Amino acid sequence: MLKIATFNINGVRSRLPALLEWLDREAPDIACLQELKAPDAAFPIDEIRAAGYGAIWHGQVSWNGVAILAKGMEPIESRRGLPGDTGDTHSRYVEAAAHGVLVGCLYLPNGNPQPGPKFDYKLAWFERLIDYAARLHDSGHPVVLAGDFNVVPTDEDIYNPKSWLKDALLQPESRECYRRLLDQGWLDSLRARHPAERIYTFWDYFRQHWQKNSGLRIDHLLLNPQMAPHLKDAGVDRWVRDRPHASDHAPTWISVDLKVQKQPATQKAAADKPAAKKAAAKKTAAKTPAARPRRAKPAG
DNA sequence: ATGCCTTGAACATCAAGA
Repeated sequence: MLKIATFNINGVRSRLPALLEWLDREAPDIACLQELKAPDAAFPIDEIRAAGYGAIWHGQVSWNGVAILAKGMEPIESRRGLPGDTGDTHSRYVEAAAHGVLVGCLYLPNGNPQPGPKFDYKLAWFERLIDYAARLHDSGHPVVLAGDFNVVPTDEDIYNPKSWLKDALLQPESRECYRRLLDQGWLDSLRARHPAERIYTFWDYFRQHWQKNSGLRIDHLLLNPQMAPHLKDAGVDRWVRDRPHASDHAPTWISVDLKVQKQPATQKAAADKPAAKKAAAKKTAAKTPAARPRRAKPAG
């Protein structure tokens, strides 16, 4: 079983004790981090290695910054930065292979205030993500696209949409982009695993929102068709948010079982005969869970 | 409409987060 997590850490240096405590206690095999808020040279690689993790990171002074950690191995970097705009200097995307999975770690722009140039940047970045994600989706590898998407997908993903109506995270344009991304065939794993539950991954620092559980679901792990059938469980490590000086996000995770189920030799031999092959294919199709995400209901 | 709270930059107050 493989545990894959995403965690907007909101400052990797100021939150290093929290990160190490979480890694020690939850031991994710792969951890995507966002909002490092540190330049490359200040990334605490020594402490992370001492905790048993290899890492790649794409830092930036003061803001943004993303990293991928892998337990007991060095992630093999396959990309840093989204294609489509060479003038974009924000560190918001990094990608690596680890433990047999291709992992895209992203920090989508917040987009506030909207309307305005920051919202335009958010939507433009989203379009680049949608374009690139299509390639990932069709890569043939098991892929997870994980991170802080800065989108509340539906009104079921926030404590009270009325308070946030003007916020960039709830705008129809933001939600439309997210839906278009899912419609490529990605599975929203948290929602798939818990179809009818309130799940939050972020609680802002204002108005005692954590204490009141006034949260938003904005950290997502999307799975392509090579990955989705292996999903076993998903959740949020809420205890991390309850610690003193916590990030405003909590780590969000899935577990997947990628082990190939070996067929008994006799069954395998039988499967080579055309008639049996056809029956086996039919059986497989019937057993495969719906990989397509359900369409979000129109808001309102 | 704005602040609330928190970080990182630089050292009093910003910019930015969501």
